[in-house]
Amino acid sequence: AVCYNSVINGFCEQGQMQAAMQIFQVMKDKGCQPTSSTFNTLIKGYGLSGQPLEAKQLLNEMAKQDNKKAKPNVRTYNMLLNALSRNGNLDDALNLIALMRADGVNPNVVTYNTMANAFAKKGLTSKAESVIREMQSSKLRPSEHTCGIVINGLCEEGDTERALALVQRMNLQGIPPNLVILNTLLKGYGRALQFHRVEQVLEKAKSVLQQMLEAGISADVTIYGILVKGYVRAQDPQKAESVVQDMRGQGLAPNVIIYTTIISGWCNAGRMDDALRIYTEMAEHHVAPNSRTFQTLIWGFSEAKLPNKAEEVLQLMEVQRISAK
RNA sequence: ACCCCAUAAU
Repeated sequence: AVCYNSVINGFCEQGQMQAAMQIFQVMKDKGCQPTSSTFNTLIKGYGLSGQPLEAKQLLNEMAKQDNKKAKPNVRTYNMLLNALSRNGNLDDALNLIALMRADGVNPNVVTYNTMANAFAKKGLTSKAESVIREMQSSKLRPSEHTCGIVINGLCEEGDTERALALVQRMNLQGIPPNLVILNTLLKGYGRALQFHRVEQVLEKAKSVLQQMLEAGISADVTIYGILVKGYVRAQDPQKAESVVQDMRGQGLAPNVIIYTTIISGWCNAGRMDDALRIYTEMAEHHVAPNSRTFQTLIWGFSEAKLPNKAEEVLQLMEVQRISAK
């Protein structure tokens, strides 16, 4: 079952729900009982591909059958909550809380975080805050994720002052900001055009990464992507490239997103020769560009008043059979 | 480490 679950999960993350459901069928045909994780993964998949109704349907299916290993658990509800609120149905999402309680499943920190995030993303800050208060009154302690959600909400509103204040408060309570939180701040300052602060926060982010590595916690590609983006935001593509060197030193290979981020950095600087240099570098490392990579290049060339070059890229896309949307 | 929440590319 574990093997089937990972295969299913793979398809779900690619948005290939029909394939995922096929495997699900095969596993049942072969007499292999699905577990809660199987259903959970599928629910997540439907959420990601914008099919909340199918996700709900799966919960019903779980409730109907009486395999003890495939009962809905907290994660099931959390994922469904996420799927529903992501796809616009907040009311359904809220009803789910009552449903889960009736089913004898208690909301946990993730449940509240998911709800608070749903509200915050809709700009309903006060609702998000009341969710957090509710969480505290159920004797659950807000986690780093909770803080991240609130900080993100504040930054989106342009209130970088309160966001920073919250980070400092966490610090006083012995919770130093992690890279995600620092990047959230970076983003906030970037959009508020406070570049002097961007620099400061970047320095901090680098030292956090350093500490992580020293503590034997390995960084992943995403973490480096965050740093790369930080430098691009600080209009320093040179430094962004040096981050790539660092990650190679850790035995990690940059992905499309990272290359595209750096390309966008050079495009912003009007340095199209450097943008192209990165483009060829990624080919040398066998990382395939995607439509966003090309969009970035095209944007860069038009911005640099080189429309004929932009058109060349467009043709290149056709050769590579990437649809130009 | 089979599955859940904040932050990465136009």
